[in-house]
Amino acid sequence: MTRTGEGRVRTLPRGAVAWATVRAMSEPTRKEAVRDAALTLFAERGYHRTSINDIGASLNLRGPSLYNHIDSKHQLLVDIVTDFLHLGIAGQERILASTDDPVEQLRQMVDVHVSYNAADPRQSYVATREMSSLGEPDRTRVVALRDEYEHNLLEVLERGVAAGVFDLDNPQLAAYAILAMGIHVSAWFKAGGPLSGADVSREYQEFALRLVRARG
Amino acid sequence: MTRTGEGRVRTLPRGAVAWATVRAMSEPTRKEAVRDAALTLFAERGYHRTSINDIGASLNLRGPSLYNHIDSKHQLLVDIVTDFLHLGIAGQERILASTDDPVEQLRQMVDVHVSYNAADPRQSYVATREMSSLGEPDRTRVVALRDEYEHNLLEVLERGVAAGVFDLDNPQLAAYAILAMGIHVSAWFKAGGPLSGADVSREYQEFALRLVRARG
DNA sequence: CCTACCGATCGGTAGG
DNA sequence: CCTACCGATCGGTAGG
Repeated sequence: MTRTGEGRVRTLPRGAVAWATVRAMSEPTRKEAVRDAALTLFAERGYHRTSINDIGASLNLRGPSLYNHIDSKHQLLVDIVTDFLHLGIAGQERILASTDDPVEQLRQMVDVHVSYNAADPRQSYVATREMSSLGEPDRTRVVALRDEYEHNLLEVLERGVAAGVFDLDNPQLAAYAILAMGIHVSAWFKAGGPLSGADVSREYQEFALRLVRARG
Repeated sequence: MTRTGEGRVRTLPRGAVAWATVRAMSEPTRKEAVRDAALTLFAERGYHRTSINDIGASLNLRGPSLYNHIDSKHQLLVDIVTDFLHLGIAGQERILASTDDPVEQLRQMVDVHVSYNAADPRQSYVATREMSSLGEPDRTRVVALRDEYEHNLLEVLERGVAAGVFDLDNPQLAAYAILAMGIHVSAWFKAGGPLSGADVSREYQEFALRLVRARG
């Protein structure tokens, strides 16, 4: 419980961050706390069903107070989705720089793909579901990032086919299938369940290698 | 172009059904035309960004006029999603009744799954994306239907493993992966493109058989 | 099937 | 960081 200036008493909603704690921190940290609260709500009920007042309430604040830390509700969504895609692309680039073997590249790329969809299902869920909620020009920018991410996997598959280690009639379809597998993990994965993110990743790597009929 | 009572002239939006034609038909057909217009808009911009006025405008009607044909905007979404899931389950049941061979059941189930996601990407897209937009008790009912659909595939995989024709450590994960592949088709498939729905289905059947390492 | 309108909700601003 | 409030949007109803 915290006490407001007016002397009114409010109780913190379940799972909420104590703003009194956050307030003691630097502005970037506060901004991050707001973004995290928004992400949770966007994932639970969707961007359009989440109001500024909802986000504030989950931090024990009033809605308008959030504007000390954010530019707009829309920008909150843009940042969430953009950061998520940048993270994925950075992971892919690290892999591509670390080995030339298409089999190993595929294995590690599926690992990154699944792990980062399982590590924080909220981000993955919001990024894929709320793309149509983005206004221009942000939507175009985000789609370009997603295309880049997809293209990086496709190129691995195409190089594997050219090298004779993968057997695929249509690498584009295989890329879609493998991407879909990983994205979908965010729809059911719960941390603390019977399977860890690493368990799921290992199994999905096997699925992907079978799907492309990797040699060896 | 049609002329209203006021003498105001309106032009039909691109791709819209001519309501003058629809109006000559029976009430169930009119209701179907409204549902189809709603489905197109829900798929394009999402349920919450589509207003009753938008749906009306796409049929060259005013928003309130729709209430002669529908109960509520929410019921429109419920019907779209429910019908789609019933269609899929019916397809699965036909397959399960037609053969006992798990390999053949899997092949046909993937065919139904992919074909019906490709045949009308709008339905598939809306059904998966707008589940959180459903209110209770409809949401619970729809989730139960989706679980039934998923369970039917899982059972095929489990029977195949028991019969020794599939090789899987975790059939549940394989079921998720195969379902994800098909659902995702609605995110990129366009009728009239280089690949037909049947082409995609054939390729995805192969992917699924590889993924479970089907014998034979 | 239309116009007029109600009540509710929402993002964001003013001002302290 | 808060209260008060503006302007816009929306689902749905009344009444013809």
